[in-house]
Amino acid sequence: MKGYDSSQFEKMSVAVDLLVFTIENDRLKILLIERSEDPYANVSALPGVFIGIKETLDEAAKRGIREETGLTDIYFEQLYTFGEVERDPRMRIISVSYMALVPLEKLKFSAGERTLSVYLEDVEELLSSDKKLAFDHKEIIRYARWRLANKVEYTDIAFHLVDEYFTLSGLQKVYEILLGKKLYKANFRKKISSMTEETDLVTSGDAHRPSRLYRKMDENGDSPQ
Amino acid sequence: MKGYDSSQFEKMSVAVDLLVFTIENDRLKILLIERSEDPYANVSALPGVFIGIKETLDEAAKRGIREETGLTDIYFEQLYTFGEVERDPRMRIISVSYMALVPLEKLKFSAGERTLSVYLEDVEELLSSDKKLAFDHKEIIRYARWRLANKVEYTDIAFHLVDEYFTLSGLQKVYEILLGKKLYKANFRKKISSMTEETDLVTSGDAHRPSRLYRKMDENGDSPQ
DNA sequence: ACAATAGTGTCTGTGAGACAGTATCGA
DNA sequence: TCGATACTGTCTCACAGACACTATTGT
Repeated sequence: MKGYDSSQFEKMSVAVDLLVFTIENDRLKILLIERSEDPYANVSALPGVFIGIKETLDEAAKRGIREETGLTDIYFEQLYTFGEVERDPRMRIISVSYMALVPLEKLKFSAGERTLSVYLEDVEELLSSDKKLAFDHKEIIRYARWRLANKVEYTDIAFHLVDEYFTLSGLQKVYEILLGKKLYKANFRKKISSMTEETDLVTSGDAHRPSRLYRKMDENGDSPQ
Repeated sequence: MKGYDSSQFEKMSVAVDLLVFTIENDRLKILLIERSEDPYANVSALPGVFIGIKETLDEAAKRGIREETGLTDIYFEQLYTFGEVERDPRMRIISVSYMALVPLEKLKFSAGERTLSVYLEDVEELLSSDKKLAFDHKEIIRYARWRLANKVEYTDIAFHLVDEYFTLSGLQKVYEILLGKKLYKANFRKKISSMTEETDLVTSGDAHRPSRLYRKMDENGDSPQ
């Protein structure tokens, strides 16, 4: 191999872009910011941070999430690394994207320093509209949306979008939103029964029969070892 | 968000590490090089290249594959991006790993400039031994091995490890190697019948009944859109 | 009583798993 | 004929899909 003598290759900036998903009003939402500075001033974008020279990728992602939402313990995973040459008009920037999932109840956020506002955007609306986002961020979101729909079928990521205690109907709704189709109640319950644990709590106050609350049970194998 | 003002962050090198898998003698093999220079002189490592400032990640991967194997049209996909701070003793290097699959018949390789030798290593032996590889390359291989076993179950990647014309027994063997277990012939054939197309070619010369040759049929949806 | 949602029973079809059988080559 | 591998038929069982039914709350 010819590599590893880096002197002949210029260095470049590496950033982490964050895709923070949540569910609000039975819709999949993503956390976006409105940029206050050029390039793309006043345009919506994914939140992101540059990677510190003494910082791992995961640490940078964690820092970005904390800066944007104040949260330190939410689920996130690396999504994909984007490296088109012209994706940033200023300079060459490699973007390592991370996807985070958080139930709305935990999600708080506030505008950062170089940001006009932070808000939740409806993902399906965004992707089907012709609204422009900064950089290649719309394509990144499209990829994440696709991966989310995929992973919900063979992992337990959907649980990260509901609270610790949840109703089966609520969990089913999350699956339906991510999959983009209705599911049969009885079948869904059979399918996820091995991953859930009944508690002795129930909802109350609604004008109908109360729901039993469940919690997640064992872990699912979605990573090596 | 606080990012995107890169002046306060140092730049770093970004490399592509290549995991070229093939099957030889009914075993999963990976292409390794023996390094001729420090760090890790005389130690085995994954082939890799630094990313040129005017080069996308996919282009860099393609270039690396061509430099190492001479091949230009083999299947590859981005695997994961590794960014531990101390993974390279010299400097901060972010590694974007790419996984390539190629049938042995197509695979030719020759030692590059800063390389002592290029060879195929048995993956299972490597991972279960205490043999040391350069940098974090052994962990990268372990991750790729896990992903390969996963993806073979819900994608058609296994087809990239056989020639254009293949026998169903040969394809089944590839599945068995990737999955690490024996499969039932009849069941396997039912499962992949929708992805394969019968040809009117057969093997000959073996001391047993000839096999019909098949080819891959339609495409499987493993990417967005 | 009624509206509304929670929750269950069960039939059907599909597909994986398991195994036994038949087919066709070279030697 | 025999060894070896190719290839097929079919039983069983688990599970997804589909639908109908019962249960329990607030108003």
